[in-house]
Amino acid sequence: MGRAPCCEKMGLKRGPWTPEEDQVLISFILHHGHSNWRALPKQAGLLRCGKSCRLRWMNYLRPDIKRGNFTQEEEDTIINLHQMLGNRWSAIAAKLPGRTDNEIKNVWHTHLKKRLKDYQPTKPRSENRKISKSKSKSKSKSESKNARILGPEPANSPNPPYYSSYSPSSSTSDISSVTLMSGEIEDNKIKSGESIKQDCYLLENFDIDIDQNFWNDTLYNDVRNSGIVATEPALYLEASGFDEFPQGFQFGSVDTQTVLDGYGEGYVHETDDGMDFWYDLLARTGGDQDLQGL
DNA sequence: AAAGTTAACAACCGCCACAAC
DNA sequence: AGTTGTGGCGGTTGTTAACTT
Repeated sequence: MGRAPCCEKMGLKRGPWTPEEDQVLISFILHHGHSNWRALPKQAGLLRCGKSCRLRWMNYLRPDIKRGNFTQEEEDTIINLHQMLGNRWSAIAAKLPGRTDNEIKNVWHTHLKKRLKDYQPTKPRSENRKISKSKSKSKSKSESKNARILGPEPANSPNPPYYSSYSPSSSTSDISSVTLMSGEIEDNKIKSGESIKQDCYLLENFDIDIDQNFWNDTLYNDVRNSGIVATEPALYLEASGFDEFPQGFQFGSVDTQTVLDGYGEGYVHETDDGMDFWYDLLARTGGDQDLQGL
């Protein structure tokens, strides 16, 4: 694949755009569109490379861009989405109309990352989770279905301590059914147990009593290979659209009451695949079979 | 007031995916 | 099937304004 020559070598201008350049670019795109960014600057009479024009338009000049300070709600949304998606700024931006990936990335690095870093998880989970968007347990199944993880990535928490109660002893678990039902997930991109480690870290730091059996081989491998970042029972519950954790359900060694106590407020972890995965977990771990028909 | 530091954000770079040929 | 051109993405840098000493 040939690389486009850099702007400087072509004698093109770099650096900040002038108002005049902006006006030329806006005017040209409004009249002619931008079907070919590479050809655009020449046609518009701009001494810029196509890439620079595209960036300027996409990040700054587009009429549908919302400029100005981020609202608290937007910031919370970014934090939540970043927990789910990692540094996938374009995917996050897609959920925030009018905001660009570049802007979100900047806000993350200058504000939100620091805010999270300063935050110490010493309170019970239900209080601490208020940092995230307040949950909506009434979320319908169809709404959950519409939400989707496009591809997993270890979540944000910087170098969480590794909760070492689980170390997989084998990788022989049959994950084919999980892989199939997670067809929208891109080729099992989880390459490490980072997200699981992080959730273990959360469990540990919020005094949830999880014993060594919580992460059995099957569960570990299912989660790992499904591409789903959420690894906590309550998250699957909410992603599945259920209002309550089914009584009598045993998730590993964790019973219903423990989950309710520990995750009372919960928080939304929207995954399309979470629902199917929930059904699968119910079947595999001996949960309430009746729920599978819901 | 000047110098140094930090925060904010625009812009660039290099890589990748994918469509077109 | 292989090659090429292009758009898009995420990481990083550069610039400048704001703040602190």
